[in-house]
Amino acid sequence: MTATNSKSTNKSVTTPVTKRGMETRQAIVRAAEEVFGEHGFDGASVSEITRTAGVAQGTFYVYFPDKKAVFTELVHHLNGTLRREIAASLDGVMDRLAMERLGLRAFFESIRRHRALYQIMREAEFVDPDAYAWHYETLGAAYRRGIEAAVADGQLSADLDVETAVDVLMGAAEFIGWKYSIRGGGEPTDEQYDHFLGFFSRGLMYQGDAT
Amino acid sequence: MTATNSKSTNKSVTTPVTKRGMETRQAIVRAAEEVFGEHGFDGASVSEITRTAGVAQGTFYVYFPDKKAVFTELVHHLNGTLRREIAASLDGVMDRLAMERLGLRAFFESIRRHRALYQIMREAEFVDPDAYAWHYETLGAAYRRGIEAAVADGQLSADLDVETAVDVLMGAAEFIGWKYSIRGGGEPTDEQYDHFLGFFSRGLMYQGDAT
DNA sequence: TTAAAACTTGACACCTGAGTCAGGTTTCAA
DNA sequence: TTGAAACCTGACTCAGGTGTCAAGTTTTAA
Repeated sequence: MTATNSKSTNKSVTTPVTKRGMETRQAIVRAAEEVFGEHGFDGASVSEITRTAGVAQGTFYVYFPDKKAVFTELVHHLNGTLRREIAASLDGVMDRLAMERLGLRAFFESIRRHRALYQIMREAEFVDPDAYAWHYETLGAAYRRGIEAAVADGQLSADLDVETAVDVLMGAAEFIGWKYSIRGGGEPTDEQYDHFLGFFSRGLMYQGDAT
Repeated sequence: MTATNSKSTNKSVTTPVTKRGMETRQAIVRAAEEVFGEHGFDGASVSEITRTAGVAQGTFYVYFPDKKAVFTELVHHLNGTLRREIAASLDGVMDRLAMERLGLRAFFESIRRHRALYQIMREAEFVDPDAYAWHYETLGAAYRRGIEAAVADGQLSADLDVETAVDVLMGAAEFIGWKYSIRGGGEPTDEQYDHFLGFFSRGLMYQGDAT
């Protein structure tokens, strides 16, 4: 008998133990990313996923209880990838404003590079709302730690409401990311980064120097 | 013969000309709002929509070429409702910060009151991406006019990049709206409005008075 | 009053896709 | 070498959904 996971229902799903099995499972996950990214959750059929992966229909159900399960796994996958890539871009930088700029840039690049995965995560709002919420909760928690550290060493005002700051920053990044990286297909110019950062740092009511 | 719309394909779809026909069409639209809101686009069946509306299956196809068409109509419907309700809340107010507060509040109330419609518009990202983009473009354009007016009469800095401001404000509002009104089911407290507005007006780098 | 226009019906033809299962193949340890 | 564990197969079942259509009912207007 192979290892068996029972996840609430007792559908018999196995975890691969050999290299061969692991590769097959991987192939299915990768194919699912591609097919979901192309057709969306309902537009994608398990048969197209397995055809793309080069395995038979039934093999899918050896490793996953149903179509939704791979989908959810891909949401978790994106979450890890995104956090890893953003964290890497911030490595060794201490200035908070510089970190915002680098993080924003890494975020945009990441969702462009993993466009299919990012779309899957967005669609999770309707396919698996808990996974969707979890994504923003974990991402927000990481962001919050960064902001809190900056408050702690005096770079940001102690008056700042950290939760609100995170919500605004994350919400704005998502919207701008959708607009430029997903809808537009390009990336913001350096000038636009200046505008974003300017807004984040000074806000709306700033009375600047008239030139 | 009744009036016939041909929309790219020449599927014969009619526009009601009598009061009776208009009421039937309305009943279908309202039922669609309810059923889509409950089950999402793919989870909703035309037969459940017509059952809810109290008409026969075939009647649906008298007024709409397919399931997607009602869905798109509902996105347009939300757009109008949202803009109307936000605009109404701003009537006669001239102070920009006050307008932001009132607009934000009207927005949150609106998506809570029309929750199903709002969810439909969000799902349009995957069902009808053009309708989704159109929604944010028109909403953004209206927002932009408000910001520009405030810049014009000196309430906001001439240095402000208006497009960025709109993107940030709208993105943040969407995220916060999702978090509180949709996910959380409640509404932000007065204190939270203060935090939001504080962030919008002063930004991240404000060095406030330590108390 | 009456016939044409407008509207409505619901059974049904047709299709698609998720998930199953009994049986086959490959791998590996002893 | 061999048999048991792991892995893989793909035809098939079954539920359900879309869009159609020929025939009925109601309304309108002359």
